[in-house]
Amino acid sequence: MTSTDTPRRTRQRSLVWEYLSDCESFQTAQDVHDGLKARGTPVSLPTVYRTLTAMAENQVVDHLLTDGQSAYRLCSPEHHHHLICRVCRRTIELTQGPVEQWADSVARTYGFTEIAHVTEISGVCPRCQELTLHR
Amino acid sequence: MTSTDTPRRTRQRSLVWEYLSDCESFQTAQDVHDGLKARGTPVSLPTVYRTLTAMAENQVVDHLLTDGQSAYRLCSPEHHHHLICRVCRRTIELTQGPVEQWADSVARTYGFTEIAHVTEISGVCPRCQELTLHR
DNA sequence: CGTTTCATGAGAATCATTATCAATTAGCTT
DNA sequence: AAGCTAATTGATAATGATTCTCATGAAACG
Repeated sequence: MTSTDTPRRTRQRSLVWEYLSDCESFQTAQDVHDGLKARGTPVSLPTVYRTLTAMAENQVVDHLLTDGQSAYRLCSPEHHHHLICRVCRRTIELTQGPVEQWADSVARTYGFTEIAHVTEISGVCPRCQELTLHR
Repeated sequence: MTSTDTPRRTRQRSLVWEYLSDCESFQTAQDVHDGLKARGTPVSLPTVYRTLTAMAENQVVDHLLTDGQSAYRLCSPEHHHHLICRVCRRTIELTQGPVEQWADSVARTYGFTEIAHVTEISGVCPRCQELTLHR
């Protein structure tokens, strides 16, 4: 029974991390891959996937399931809700809400344990509403 | 400017509908396809996909995005939240909650329109807790 | 610095979902 | 009841995201 894993500090992992730090909105693996290539510090697509998956498991990024593909975003553990514009993907973090309490009480009512919950609110942001009107 | 669509009543669509009526938990397209084949009333996979997609657009089924694939479940329009057991997939419908109001007020605050939201609460149900203990 | 082991990258493989298109059928119309 | 027409189906191929394979490269650590 020795240690199960020894995560190493590599150039690629740092690059992915740094890239996400500079992003406001959710990024797909492809986004990160393209972005890093554009910066002149390319990281292979499989490695981007591996890194993002690992970060999601370690709760370092939020994992958003959209229709076609997943997107990731650096996120502190306290923030777990987002208001997302379906047009431009701009994201606003919501730090307060009634969901936590509600989820807990509902789960307790039904005897569930190890509760987790996901709430995503989406809509069209003011900027995109204007753009739609003017074209 | 005539009518935009004329949905027809077909054997396949009825079969998919009936199949979902008999299910308690979320079903993937593959599940439905396999299940109907097992019943001796097969429906092709593309048609299952088409039907489920259409039903989701018409709000006839709830659409759940999981890691690998989507799952669907018949659902009345009023019910839009679920408590799901991560082990056995048993699902409990939640008819009341603070989320609707909260989502609206949050969206209004930020000027968003065409609001939609998704909330899924998951955990381990009592039955599966026992099973885990006893093995 | 040498060794060991984990990480990377190029490419192939997988898996869910969607597009193509000829053959079929539902819903009129007569 | 028979015919017409457009929507629907199913077999198949195509797409697109994600994962696997495996040879090469680079951390960690003595």
